[in-house]
Amino acid sequence: MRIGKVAEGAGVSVRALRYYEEQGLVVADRSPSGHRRYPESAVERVRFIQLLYSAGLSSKAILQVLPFLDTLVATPRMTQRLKDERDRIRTQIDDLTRAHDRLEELIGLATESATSPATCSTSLDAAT
Amino acid sequence: MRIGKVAEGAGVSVRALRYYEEQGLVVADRSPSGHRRYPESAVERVRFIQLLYSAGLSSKAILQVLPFLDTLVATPRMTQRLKDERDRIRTQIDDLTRAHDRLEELIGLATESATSPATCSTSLDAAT
DNA sequence: CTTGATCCTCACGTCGACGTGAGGTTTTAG
DNA sequence: CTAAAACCTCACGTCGACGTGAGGATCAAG
Repeated sequence: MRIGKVAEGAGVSVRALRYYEEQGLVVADRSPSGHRRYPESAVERVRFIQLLYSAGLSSKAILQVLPFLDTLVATPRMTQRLKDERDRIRTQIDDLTRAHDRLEELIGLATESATSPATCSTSLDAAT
Repeated sequence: MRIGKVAEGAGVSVRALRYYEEQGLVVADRSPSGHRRYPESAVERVRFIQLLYSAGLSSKAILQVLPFLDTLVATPRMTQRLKDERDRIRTQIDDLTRAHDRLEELIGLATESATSPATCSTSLDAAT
């Protein structure tokens, strides 16, 4: 598989794939002329990498958990890494949920003051 | 209130507060000598700003929803902004949840292969 | 008055995941 | 054979939320 097809299949840019290789996240062998050749499995792998990136993991963090995907053998260090990242994601979800709820609350106030304009007609009564 | 106390109270750096002011997120009047003076309410305001930052909003996005906190009057544009950000946060929570579940799955595999070492006993089991 | 803590304004440094040419080779379709 | 499309390797640019001095003024306490 050539780089363009992998990029298309995984929904990332060609540049991104080269960057991933530079970071050691994907390996590609080369054609005699120097063009990268990927196995079909690369698409799924890249999608997983994207998932982790979008979850806020850094290249280095991803690099430390990816070997597990290949070997399915986890060192204690790797397992710990997985758990750490999971916990980090958990707390981030909690943060986001709080922000979400706060925004909902504000949206409620906004639409309320929009639908019942009578209460805010005179001055600032709906304040605080 | 002086900047140091606000920083301490809100759990951010002094530099961050100056940056927020530069971005128009907080206003502070000045003492005759030029030192910033904040109202007590600044602490809560900064906490809210932090909440939005941690939810992935940019300074510009925050700047567009903050006026609502002050006036409690939402223009349609502002309300839409609030809803857009809420939706963005929702999808981000979904992404994170997917990543979280995927990691859980992997952790399951990892601890499983660790608790039943019979299958991989001979070669690399206690590695590192 | 003095000293240490706190404050001020520039203004450059950082870090990470790519974007974006520049300049050149290779592959593919006709 | 030719032209377009796809690929290659440098290597600098980006963006945002601050960190980090430099160099100096101000404040609170003794």
